[in-house]
Amino acid sequence: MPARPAAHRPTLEAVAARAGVSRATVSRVVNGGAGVRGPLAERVRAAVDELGYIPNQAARTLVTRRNGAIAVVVAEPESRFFTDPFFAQQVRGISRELAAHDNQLVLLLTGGAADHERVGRYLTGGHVDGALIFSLHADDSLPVIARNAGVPTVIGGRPTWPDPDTRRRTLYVDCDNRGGARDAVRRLLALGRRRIAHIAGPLDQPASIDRLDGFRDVLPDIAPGLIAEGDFTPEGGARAMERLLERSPDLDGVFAASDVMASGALRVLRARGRRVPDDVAVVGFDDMVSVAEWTDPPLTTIRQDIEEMGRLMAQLLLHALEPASDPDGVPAVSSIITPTRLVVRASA
Amino acid sequence: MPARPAAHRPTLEAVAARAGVSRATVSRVVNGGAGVRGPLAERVRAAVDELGYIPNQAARTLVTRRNGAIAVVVAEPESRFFTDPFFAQQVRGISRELAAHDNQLVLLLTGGAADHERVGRYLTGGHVDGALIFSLHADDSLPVIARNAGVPTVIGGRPTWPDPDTRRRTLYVDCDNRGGARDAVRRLLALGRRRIAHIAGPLDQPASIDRLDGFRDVLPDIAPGLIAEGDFTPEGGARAMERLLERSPDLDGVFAASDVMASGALRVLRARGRRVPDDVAVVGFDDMVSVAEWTDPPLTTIRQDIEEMGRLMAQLLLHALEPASDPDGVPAVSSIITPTRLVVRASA
DNA sequence: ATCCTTTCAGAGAGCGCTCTCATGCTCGGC
DNA sequence: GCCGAGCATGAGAGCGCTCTCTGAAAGGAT
Repeated sequence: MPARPAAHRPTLEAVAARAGVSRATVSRVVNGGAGVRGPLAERVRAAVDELGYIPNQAARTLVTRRNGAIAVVVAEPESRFFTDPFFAQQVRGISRELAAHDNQLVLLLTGGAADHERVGRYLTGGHVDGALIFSLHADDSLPVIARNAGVPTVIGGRPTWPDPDTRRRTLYVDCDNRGGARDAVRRLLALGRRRIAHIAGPLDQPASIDRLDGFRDVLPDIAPGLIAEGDFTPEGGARAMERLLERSPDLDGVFAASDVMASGALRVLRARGRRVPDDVAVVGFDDMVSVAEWTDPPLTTIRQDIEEMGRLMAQLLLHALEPASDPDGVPAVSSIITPTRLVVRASA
Repeated sequence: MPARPAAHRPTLEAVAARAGVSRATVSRVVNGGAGVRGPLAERVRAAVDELGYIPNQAARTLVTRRNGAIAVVVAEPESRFFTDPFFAQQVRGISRELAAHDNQLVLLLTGGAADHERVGRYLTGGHVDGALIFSLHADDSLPVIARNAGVPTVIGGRPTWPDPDTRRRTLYVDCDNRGGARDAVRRLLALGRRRIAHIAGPLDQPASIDRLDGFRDVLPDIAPGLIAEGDFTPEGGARAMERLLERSPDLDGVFAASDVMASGALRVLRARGRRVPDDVAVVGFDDMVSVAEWTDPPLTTIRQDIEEMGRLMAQLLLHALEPASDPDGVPAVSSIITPTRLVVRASA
């Protein structure tokens, strides 16, 4: 890999020569100018402008051990990532927060085990200062890889590792899935529904489990026939709805673990001639604006502020990265659980 | 910005000491091992494994001036980027190709002028070896920024600069928008349609212009009332369709410049009681699987292989980056125009 | 005036790696 | 058996930057 022809960019040295000062002084000015007297700093700044000087990141990183880049690792194939508005919103929140602190976002999608290896190499390679990991399934090795690579990490969603100590030391941001699910079911009960079914997400993901647990908190004696597992896609939601109708034709309420699945369920209910909410009331989860507001009828759902969660993840990570501004030497950051809220529209 | 506590990773030096060779030899082995005798190389490899040595990217970049990362710059706000499946497919193609060559993808979204500045800084900062730029609107400054930053660039879609010399030296990948549009209109003509309207994309984008030009190639005397400008969103397509129906209630064919807009148009046609394709035949553009196959009725459209175009963009850029394997000193790469194809489904 | 403190600027040592160049070795040909 | 060709290895000079350490100058107190 031969070096490319030098782009011939001016270096610190050149600026220093031009301004008639030392490299150190230029460096100070470029990095905020603390401790450099006004006029001198001015002269340096002029030289920087004249030469069009731009710091070389690699050189900087080499000594500071900071990249100014954060990896966003999504454990889903591209197809899901780009299809599901959930990711879009979360990435938007992250991207905002990172940009505000002049950090770059490096997107890593890892669909299968082969990709995991590549992602692991990348994290280990020290290209990024930290990682935000998403959409973990059970036993996912990514966080462990990140930990071994010494890359500070914040996880989106509650992690599931059995070891309580590991768990305690892992930063994550999640919403109150269980509480939200309880609210959803209570809404259906309040509407007088008595045969309430649940379309769960993939049960290897903590969010799905927590929502199912919330459902069971309110309806502990639910028949297993009233629970069907989906996969967070509209088609999965539709299939689950079909199974439920087959097994329990008399159901009068459905709590779907995501708006996207609820949209599929609505389609099936309509096709089967059930009126929503008259015959069957439906509550979703997420309050994904692009979905919940546009279904027919508009979806009653549990709102979680996904974009905000993304922002919080980024914020948490950036805090954790800060060289302990705390006197104790340990920055005071901890995992965050965000609240949920029932949003009533037409479907329940 | 004080240095973080040294992660204490083993360095080349350490490996060299362990294997009892020089740094240079270890470097050679790590980078492919050319010119190192078998047994020695083996010893080095063993030392690497024992110490868990991983090369420091920053140090490498500092000397090679290569960082193994490519920026994908999308001149659209996040909302559009994550909503429009077009980008998803293109990014997928790019991501595949880059991953295959061990290059990282750095995603840069730039919604407004303020972001442009940040992106410019990033490109100029030398974080990436090259850039793929997308979704350019007229007079967009991004390619100029990239050029000034000395960052090799490939553009998605035909660029529009007036200066022919600049244009000639710019690499891009585009599909045969004009030819595809002609095919679309000819299909409608072949079905016996005589009042054919066009829903154009935003006319500050070359793709929209080319498709409109193709439309006019076949129907040079089209009334201006039969052309409405959309914005590549379903809502935009719907609004354009409404305008068209108002102005020309007797239209019997529509060529929409994208499937996404066509889906909006179909909704409006249905709402207005027009049967598709009986009363009004509709042809889209893109053959976006997730859209065209799921509309009601499924959409007849012009297929362009978006993912492949993404792949080609990445390939072109990687070639351009290669240190002139050509004897002439200039790698033989040039812009690419991919073909389009009519895909007949039910809507026309 | 003297001394001490404080502030500002420069010198210089790396950060970890690659790559050129010099060196020493092996080996084939005469 | 000698010489030069050819190849494997080592030595060392940077790449461009940050940061500590030191020295000089400036200010205040005595």
